[in-house]
Amino acid sequence: MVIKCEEQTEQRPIMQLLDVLGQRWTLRILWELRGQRLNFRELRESCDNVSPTSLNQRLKELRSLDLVDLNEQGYGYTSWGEELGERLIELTAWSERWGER
Amino acid sequence: MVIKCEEQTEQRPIMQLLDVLGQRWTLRILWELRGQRLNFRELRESCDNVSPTSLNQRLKELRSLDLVDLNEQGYGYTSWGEELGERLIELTAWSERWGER
DNA sequence: TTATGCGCTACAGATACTGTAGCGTCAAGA
DNA sequence: TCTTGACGCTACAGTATCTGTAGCGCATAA
Repeated sequence: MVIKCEEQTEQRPIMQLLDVLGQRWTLRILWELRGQRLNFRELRESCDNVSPTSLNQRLKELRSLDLVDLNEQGYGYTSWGEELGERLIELTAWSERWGER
Repeated sequence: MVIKCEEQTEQRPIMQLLDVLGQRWTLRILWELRGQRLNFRELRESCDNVSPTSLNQRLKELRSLDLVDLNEQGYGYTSWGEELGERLIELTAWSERWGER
């Protein structure tokens, strides 16, 4: 029998974040939403026609984590999502250099 | 009718990067390797005992993309991986603020 | 010759994703 | 009052991917 005396449930935010970002399509969805709002169907098309099932599942998660929201203009970043999106833009720039390797 | 005058096969590095980072465990593996080298079994344990099949598949991809390598000290960052790892560390700091939402 | 540790593989069962069809709702037009 | 079209989203069967366990092949050391 193992006595666990660790810090509560090891639910550090970074783990929660890596979990959701590490699922298929999540990063891509966030990337496609940089600087624009898209409705469900537009977003689906821009993500290589990901299945609506998967898209909706990811959007639910992103909305529950307060990274994405939906209004009359479609899906887009919340203010938290905006901050994450900026990092994806930086990553895009970095990837261009890396792509020359 | 839309005339496409885009750059060749849309194989931008960012897409390749998002593809691999968006697979399960890839981000976590990179995160666990920040600042240390780990051998296969240690890495596996630190990633909640991910199956060796998946771990090996991801490591193959990361090695082929020149982000991770293997030497006598185990798996660790290449110099490209180091740059990506720094971004993960920044993301960790950001996530702490986000976690307070 | 055994023992230990290493990276890694095999394989069956479980889980997640895909592709297609279409539902329910609403708003505009005839 | 009926269509028509656009919207977010769901159902579901087929397929791809991941999991968990066992253990291989190799090397080094006792």
